[in-house]
Amino acid sequence: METLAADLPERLGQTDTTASKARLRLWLRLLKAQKQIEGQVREFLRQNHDTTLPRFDVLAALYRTRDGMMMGALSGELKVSNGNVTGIIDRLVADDLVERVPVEGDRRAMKVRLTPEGRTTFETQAEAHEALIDRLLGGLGVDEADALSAALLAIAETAEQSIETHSATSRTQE
Amino acid sequence: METLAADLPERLGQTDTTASKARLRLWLRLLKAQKQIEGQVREFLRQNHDTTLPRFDVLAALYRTRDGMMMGALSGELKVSNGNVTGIIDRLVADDLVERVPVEGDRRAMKVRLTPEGRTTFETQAEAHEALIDRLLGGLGVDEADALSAALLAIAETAEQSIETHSATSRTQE
DNA sequence: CGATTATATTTTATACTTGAAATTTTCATA
DNA sequence: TATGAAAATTTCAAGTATAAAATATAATCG
Repeated sequence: METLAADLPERLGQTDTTASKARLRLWLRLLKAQKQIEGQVREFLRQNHDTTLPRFDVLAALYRTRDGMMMGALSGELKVSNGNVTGIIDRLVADDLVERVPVEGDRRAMKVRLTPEGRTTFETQAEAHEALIDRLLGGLGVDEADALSAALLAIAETAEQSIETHSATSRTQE
Repeated sequence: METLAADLPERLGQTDTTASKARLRLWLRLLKAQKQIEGQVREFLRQNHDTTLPRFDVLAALYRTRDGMMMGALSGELKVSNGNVTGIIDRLVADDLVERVPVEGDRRAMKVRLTPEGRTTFETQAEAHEALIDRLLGGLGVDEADALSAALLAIAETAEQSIETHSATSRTQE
């Protein structure tokens, strides 16, 4: 898993410098660590709280607002597609954890917010979730965790910006 | 997304120390960076190569073997469920990129391996993929990338080991 | 040998995910 | 005030993902 495309024959590796390999390795390690942790969080939520990660993520986002969020804002916050959020909300509504409320002044829009039951349910789950993460990352001190957080934030921002950069250069050479 | 459970009311935060918050923040940043990069890889594969990330991952794993892998090994390598791999392989076989071959001496088992077309297809994709990652992580030098890689490897290993640790202690809880 | 257990894979049911199309409503503006 | 563009959401088709059940074969052991 560590190597992936890194061990392609030389003739193919036109971008294949030491730096390129180091970056590819970093991406694969990032992916591996994320999958490892996410898998355990998923299993924990399923076995101990009879729920799923996407559901938990939605509850977490709604918990941070007092009077609900519009569907579009929720979709943007979680970085998932509109239709995806619709389906998850449908199921949370069926379980009485979330309710849809019309937005006055815009009949296209819908706000969603936690029910009281949804609030208490999430609070229980969130406490257990934080303890789990604390255990999974237990070996890290505050300074180390903060340093890594900063580095990952920079990576995310670089990757995000490289969208426009690339679509700009592919359209017109500036 | 940065805060999630970190801003729960104090009364709920029994594990809520500075370290716990730092670790939770690290996890959320890790997730964000991963999603950011993965989203771009996915879009790139779809638009430029008419394929998907799971398909690419399977081809990558098979490319590293000469005479194919058994389904179970593939599933283990990619850390996805058996049934999931079955479905992806079905589609790759339909596209003539992969072929199933019986395993002599064990009629339960099936090996899968790249067809010649699968090999060349993957080589093209892999070269472009490496260049994309290089661009997405472009801001990083070799030393920085290597340092982060090492830290992420340690995190993945810690999280992996904490499975057994917990099942031992969970007896005393509750 | 025959019964049980273990292994390898597929099938099934359900949920998640995306991109694109469809629907409904709002907004700009001519 | 028409009307066409834009926006918010849902619907849709296809693919991805899981856990659990089913199937088929192999291995073990009495």
